Amino acid sequence: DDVLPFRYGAALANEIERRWQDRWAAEGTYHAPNPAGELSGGFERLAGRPKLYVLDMFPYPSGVGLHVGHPLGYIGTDVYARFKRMSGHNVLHAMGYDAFGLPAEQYAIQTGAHPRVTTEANITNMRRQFRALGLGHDDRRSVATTDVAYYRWTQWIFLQIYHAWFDPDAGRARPVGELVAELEAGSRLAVDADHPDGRPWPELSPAEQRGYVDDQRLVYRDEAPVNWCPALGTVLANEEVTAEGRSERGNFPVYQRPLQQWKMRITAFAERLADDLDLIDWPERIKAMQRNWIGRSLGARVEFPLAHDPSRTITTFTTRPDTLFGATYLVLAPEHPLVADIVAGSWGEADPTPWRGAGLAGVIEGVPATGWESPMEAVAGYRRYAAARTELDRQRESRVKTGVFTGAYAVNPTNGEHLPVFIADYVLMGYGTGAIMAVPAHDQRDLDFARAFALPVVGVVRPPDGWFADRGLDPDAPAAEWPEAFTGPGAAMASANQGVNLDGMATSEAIATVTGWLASVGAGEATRTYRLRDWLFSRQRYWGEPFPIVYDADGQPHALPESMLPVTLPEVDDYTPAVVGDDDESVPVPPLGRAAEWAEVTLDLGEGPRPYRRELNTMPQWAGSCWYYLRYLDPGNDDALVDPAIERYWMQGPGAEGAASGGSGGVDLYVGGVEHAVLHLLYARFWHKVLYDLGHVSTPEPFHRLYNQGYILADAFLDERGVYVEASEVEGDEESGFTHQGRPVRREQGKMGKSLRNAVSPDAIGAEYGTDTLRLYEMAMGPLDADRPWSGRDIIGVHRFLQKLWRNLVDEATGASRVVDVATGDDLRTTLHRTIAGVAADMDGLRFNTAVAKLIECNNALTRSLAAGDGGVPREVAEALVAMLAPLAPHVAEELWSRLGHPESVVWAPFPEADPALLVADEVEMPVQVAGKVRARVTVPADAGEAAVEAAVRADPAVLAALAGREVRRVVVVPGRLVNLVV
RNA sequence: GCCCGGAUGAUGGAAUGGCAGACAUGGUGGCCUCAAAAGCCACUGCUCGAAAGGGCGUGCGGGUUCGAAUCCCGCUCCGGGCACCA
Repeated sequence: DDVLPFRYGAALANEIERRWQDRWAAEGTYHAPNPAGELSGGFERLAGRPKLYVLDMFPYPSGVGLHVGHPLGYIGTDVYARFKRMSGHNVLHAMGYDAFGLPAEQYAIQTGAHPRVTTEANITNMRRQFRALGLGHDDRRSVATTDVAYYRWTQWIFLQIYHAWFDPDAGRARPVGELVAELEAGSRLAVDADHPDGRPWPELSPAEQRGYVDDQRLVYRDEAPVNWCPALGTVLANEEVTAEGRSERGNFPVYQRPLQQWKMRITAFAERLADDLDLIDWPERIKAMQRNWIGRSLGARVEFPLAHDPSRTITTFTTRPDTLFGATYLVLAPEHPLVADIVAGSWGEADPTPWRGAGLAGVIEGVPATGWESPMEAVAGYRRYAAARTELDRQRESRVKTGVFTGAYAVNPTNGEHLPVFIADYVLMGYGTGAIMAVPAHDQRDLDFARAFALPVVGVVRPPDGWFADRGLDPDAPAAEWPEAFTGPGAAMASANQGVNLDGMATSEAIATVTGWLASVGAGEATRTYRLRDWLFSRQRYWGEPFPIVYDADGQPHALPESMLPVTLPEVDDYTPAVVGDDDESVPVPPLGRAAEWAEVTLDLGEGPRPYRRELNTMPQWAGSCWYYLRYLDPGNDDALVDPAIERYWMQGPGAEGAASGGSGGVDLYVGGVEHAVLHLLYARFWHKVLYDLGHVSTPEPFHRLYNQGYILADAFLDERGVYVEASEVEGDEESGFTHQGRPVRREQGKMGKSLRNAVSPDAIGAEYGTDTLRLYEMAMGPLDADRPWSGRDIIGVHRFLQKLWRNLVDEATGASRVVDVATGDDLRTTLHRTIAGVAADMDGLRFNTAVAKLIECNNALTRSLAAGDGGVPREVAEALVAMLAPLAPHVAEELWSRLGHPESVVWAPFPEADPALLVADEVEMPVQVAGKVRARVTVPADAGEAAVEAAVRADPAVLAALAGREVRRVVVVPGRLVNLVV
């Protein structure tokens, strides 16, 4: 480099990069103006442009900093944002920090350092790394969820949700004040008038009125079994617990414990959260995951009167009401509230011993070989057994069916048959009604249970003949002999009574018919149910948003008025969460309980100064990430979470991507990892819908288009013990074998990160090649949505490209420009304009890898043209190449742009436009296939008709040779592409 | 078990009904150099052949089509999601 002072190497690249980063910061190059308010400076200049909101899933500011896998999506959105800005959009692109959460708190527990101190240090470091990557964020809009000025509005939104209820008639959230007004006016009754306990509003006591309203709120307190994670010292939402019953973060065991916790009524929005997926442009797999998680299923509620007390019924949910005539028993979830009421005093003489729990003698301690002595004991014993089992136990023993008989019978409403009522843990309290009608002939789980408990199997849907044949059965074999349940659709049979006859009907028709009959006799109705549960919203941790809630002397919660926001997080001397043993039934006290002076306050909430105790739980980390995309729009607003005019401008229109293509509005492009499919992305949609219903935002969905970037993978190495060793210290190669400190290690590939000890720092790559090379490499290595392995070997390729392009434009010895003001040669000009068209289309479609390839090809064409002695580099080619490079490698592009004589930044330069006349050639070379194989090429005028092409082909000597005298049976001419002669 | 992806040279990948392997890495040879690095040039799917040229080739087996990596049917393997959800 000392011989060639202007060669584009690491030293020069780093100097250029630092210089331009300083200038961008000084000039506010990436500031996107708002239509109003304090950030509106410069808006008039851009007022005619369409808006574009490009968003990244913001990071948690981790202490170890970024590795090269982290910024893949950030670079992708940056390239896209820059391209769209050059293509005439007003582009909003900002970055914030999701800074509440466990790691800073764990670090604080270990070291005593305040989480705020470490968090701010980490944010500073991350900002430095983002700046060093050349990401063009509007840094005036950067927010951290831990900023008091930010979480004040998180608390404000909480209050909005708290003060709202879901009106099922309107299908939307409304202010609780409107509910109270309707109740007081008498236009709405406190409870269903048909209900035996139904009473009009004025007859309720103040406490009852309050209790009723609290039960309607979208935020409510619930005493129910929750996911308690002792290792984390907190409860967790269902979305944060894995299928194995462990915490999503840290993989610690999770136990079910009844605790009183705050919840959000996300289930009220299940229907809209599922339906509105059709409005948005998201990857099908993410939509599928959300649909699956919401778990809508259509069916019917069916009421079974108790045999000994027909005035009371067991309510079941089924998706197959057409099989009702085949129900032979009922099952309640063990914790179903009705169980205690219906359990019989003693066994019936004929009750088989398995019904009494004999089969559990070896499984549960203290069960006699002939089962429990009475239904009471059986139910109590089985409930204890079921409650003690973890998710993991259930998985391990999976399909083995257990349960006991309650001694009670219910009546099948179709035929009056008395059906024994069991409790069994294969029925879950949290789904449907927590009770099922069992139809063993047509449900495999019910059949397994029926076989274990000697219950009858009655077929009421006739399988097709092939079903019998496949199983070697006689087509007349009764259901009791079937080896498995028939769960498919078929013709109903043995399903008639005096009121309804399903026999012969197809399943769908039978479902509709029997559901109508059930409704007509008051024994049921069509309904739908969801797998989704309400969102458990409180955490027993320190580093989160405090609730704007206090409790009075009676323990009643009160929401604080807006004027008392923010409720700031107090100082504590110990951040350790409550340590409670796995079997300890005591209620854990969160760390905020140690801030006694903060917790005990005297406030005037309208009834004069009184003592209150603050809520000691904090909000989950998802709270702050539910709405940050709104705060970017208007980050300094102290009067509202976002100014409505600014919100409409960025979220609604006149952007091309949002409003035009589906009607959902929202962020035009949201890029992030797939791991938030049912966490952040579901919670944020829920909050957004509440805010929409209450009139605080103007679009029904927050994110119009979602895109999942892939992960960067890297080689990881394990020693003999199976422990990961530092990948950067491993020596050797595939053939000679890999070693670490002299000992052999084994290679595997995994997601780059701290845990696999295979992280590669962007700082190191930047120092070795420059940031532009790193950016370009990450974009060139494959499609943005694909996982791809990091290769230290391949990165040199894009570095060479930048070097070659630089060398074509700048004399490496003198620094003089090699650009001349001459007309571009025809061939080069055609190549250039095809490149422009291709690169623009690729960037628009986020296909940055092929865009880079096209730029390399174009530069190679320029190199060849120079080698052929074409004088200097025509200005047209140089300017277009630099402008096209600018979104990908902005620093070197700025430097070259400036050396081309432009005092203004290339960031705001228009993207080159292709001359359409140059995209169509005068002549085309068409391959000629004979019998499907390419045998010749003919060159014809581009506008030649089929007949002219055919004539040229038939006259071509190579074609004649390939035909070897064979007769041409058919000629296929694809104009401009290819000719196929069929022989 | 159900649902969703994926499989192309030594490697990352390109081509989404029309010339398979763009572009890049790696490799081989050459130029330059005292030498090395860098750079430049050429070649680089497999195979038969001295060459000209031929044959084969996009996980496997079928099909549709003048024509299939691409569409359809049936498999195999890999990855992801869900899973006693009535």
